[in-house]
This record gives sequence, structure tokens and C-alpha cells, in this order.
Amino acid sequence: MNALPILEPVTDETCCTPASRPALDAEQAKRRALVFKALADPNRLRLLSIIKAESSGSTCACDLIDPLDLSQPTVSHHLKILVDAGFLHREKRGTWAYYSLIPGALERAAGLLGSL
Amino acid sequence: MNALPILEPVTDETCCTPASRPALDAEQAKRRALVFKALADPNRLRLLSIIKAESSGSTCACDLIDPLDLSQPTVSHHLKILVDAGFLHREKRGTWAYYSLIPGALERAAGLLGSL
DNA sequence: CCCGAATATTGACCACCATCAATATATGCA
DNA sequence: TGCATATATTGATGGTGGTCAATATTCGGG
Repeated sequence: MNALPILEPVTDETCCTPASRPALDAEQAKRRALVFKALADPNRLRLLSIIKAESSGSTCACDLIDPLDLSQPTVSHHLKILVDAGFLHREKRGTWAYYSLIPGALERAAGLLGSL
Repeated sequence: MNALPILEPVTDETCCTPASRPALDAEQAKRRALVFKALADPNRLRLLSIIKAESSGSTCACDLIDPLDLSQPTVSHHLKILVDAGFLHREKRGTWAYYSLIPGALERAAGLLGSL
């Protein structure tokens, strides 16, 4: 289990960089690595990029298959990973699934680097 | 070939976020994913954290083995990945190897997220 | 010049991951 | 109700990655 969304909201871990900080313990390192694992795939980066570039807030999954050169199940798989990691929100409307960037998620992920 | 250090210096890719941007092409996505791959391991995050926390600029490799619970070859392996990815600088002094954060590397990696 | 110590490299092994075809699920519509 | 469509899940497969033991390399000192 440990179903905790990985990109947790702002906590003392993610902000307020003190001058010096004790090094990451194994547990924190593991959780943070999960965030970067989600980003460590070219196709997932492209998904985030496409969804971010959409002027409307959300993007239909059907519009995410052609741009990448992947099968529908594979795209669905990558989207799930991004949702689980806390980057994307999924909303089903009828048969369609719409994905949108969770506000601040990319910024929080970036913040994890500053607070190493 | 393609020995390009992954965390390239500041270019139009990494700064100046225009209002709208064409989505990442496959090539850019692949290169950026390499950066996050380097960060997608708990032990490598701990290495970066320890080296960053050192008050002196550089840290002896011999001081990086005990804190992690890994064999010497494995630590050496992770350090190489971080060097190749452009996060760490290695300087040999006699038999010892000293590692230091490349200034701005973490910030540039964080910037890759903002410019998706 | 040889020895010991610190680090890097090699080779092997196991776990995890990206991918696809096939199938399942769910929704809208006639 | 039954079919067509959009999406998710399952199962299998090839490839990648983290790890260690063993070995190689490099350097300083006696």
C-alpha cells in the first residue's frame, strides 16, 4: 500500500530551504525518487508538455495517442503513472477521459531539487 | 557519440518561458528524460544531498560509502551516473576522488520542469 | 620497485519497466 | 437491449537498471 500521493502538498520538506539541512534519510529519498521516476520517460514528458500546452485546461486522452507514436494501452499506462505521481488529474466525461495538470505540481517537483 | 552532457548550459530551451510553446519533440524529450533518470534513484538523491550539505565544496568518495548502505562499486557507479548527467564534478587528488555539485545544475534541472 | 589503499571497471544476476496484442469495462445511442 | 466507441486492464516479452563479488587501475610511501 503506501498509497500516498507522491507529490504531497507544501510541507516543511518542500519549502523554506534552511541554510543547512541534514542529508536526506532513506525514506524521504525513496519517496522523492518516485516523483523523478515518473518524469524519467520521454513519452511521459511529452504527455505533460502537450497537456500543458493546451489552451483549454484539459486534454482528451484521444488527442494524446496520435502525437506520441504509441499504442492506446501504452498511453493509458503512462497517463496512469502521471496521475498516481500527482502530476495529472483525470476527469471522465461520458466515454472520454480528460486530463489536466494539477496546479503547482511541476513547481513542487522542481522545489524538491532545491531542497535536497 | 552523442556524448553531450545532458544538463546543457542555459539555452533557449531552458529559460525565458514564453507564454505558449510547441510541445516537446521526441528528441528533446529523450534528452530531458535522461536528466530525470539520473535523479530517479533514492541513493543518487542521497548522494546529491550529502554532497550539497557538505560545508566544504567537495566530498571525498570515501565519505559517501558508509552513509548509504551500498558496496563501494555501487556507490562509484551512482557517482559516475551523476557526473555523466552533469550534476557532479569529479576531481582526483592522489588516490582520492572528490566530488562537488556543479553550480546551477540542480537549478537548471528544476528549470526543465518549468519549461515543459 | 614493490606493497597497500582508494577508486573504477567488468561480468553476472535479479527486479523492474516500457511496450504491445488481446481482452475487459463502461458509456452513449438506436 | 444490443451495438459501437473510448478507455482501462491483463499477460507476455524484450530491454534496462541496481546491485554485488571479483578484478583492474592508479597512486603514494617505504
